[in-house]
Amino acid sequence: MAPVSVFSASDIELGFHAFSDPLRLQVLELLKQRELCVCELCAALEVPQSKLSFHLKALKTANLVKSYQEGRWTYYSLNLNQFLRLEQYLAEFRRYGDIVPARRCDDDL
Amino acid sequence: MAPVSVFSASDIELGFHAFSDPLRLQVLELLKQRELCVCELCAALEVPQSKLSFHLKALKTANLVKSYQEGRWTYYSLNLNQFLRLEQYLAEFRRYGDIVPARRCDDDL
DNA sequence: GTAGCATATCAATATAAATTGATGAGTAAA
DNA sequence: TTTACTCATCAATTTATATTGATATGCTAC
Repeated sequence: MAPVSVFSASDIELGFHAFSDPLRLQVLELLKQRELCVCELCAALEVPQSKLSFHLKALKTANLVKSYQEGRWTYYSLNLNQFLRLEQYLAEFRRYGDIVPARRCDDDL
Repeated sequence: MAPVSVFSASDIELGFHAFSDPLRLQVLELLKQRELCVCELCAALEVPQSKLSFHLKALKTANLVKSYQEGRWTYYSLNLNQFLRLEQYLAEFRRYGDIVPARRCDDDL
């Protein structure tokens, strides 16, 4: 099996999984503009708080967002480093340049 | 809600979802090197054919791979355009540069 | 034609992820 | 020091995805 360069598979998987849900995408879009607390996100997206909390946890686990608490509020923001890592993972595929055609599958070695 | 630039949400979602599975990642890694037919992938990954077929379909639906048939064989290869699209989607987030701190959530407008 | 191979699809099941409503922990204002 | 508020977590349920084994389709060599 081909070695997977510097990326840990599960790390990448987690990251992309976090991107594969409409609500989580909306959250990320909102955080693009600026840091927001949970109650602001909740209001903007019109979803129950426990639902949002679930998805924020997914984003956090995937390292796509960071958060800190201040008084009663918890503020979330993008962790752009991780965005860059995923971007680089994708970019690696293109570095190989054009597609090498298959050897006919029944050819000898 | 913030407009989502030129990307259709479901398109992006599908693409990232396809990336969020270990077997699909392995398939992509193998196709990085060159075009392969299903039976080659099957042998390399040591998975049942119907399982592989299921995941190839997911990759195809997400536009990450293309395929063509030749005789009895079906050859798969990366669709690098779609990789680029996903990369660009991620890159957009970083274009905003540094994180704007939150307004205190209980401040007046 | 018929036999064998490559692949896709299907129905049944198993597994994983998301949703809901309720509860609990921490904070701070009254 | 009680009350209200923000948020995370939990158990129960629903929904979505993946896996399996079997079967169907289409191609080709015989």
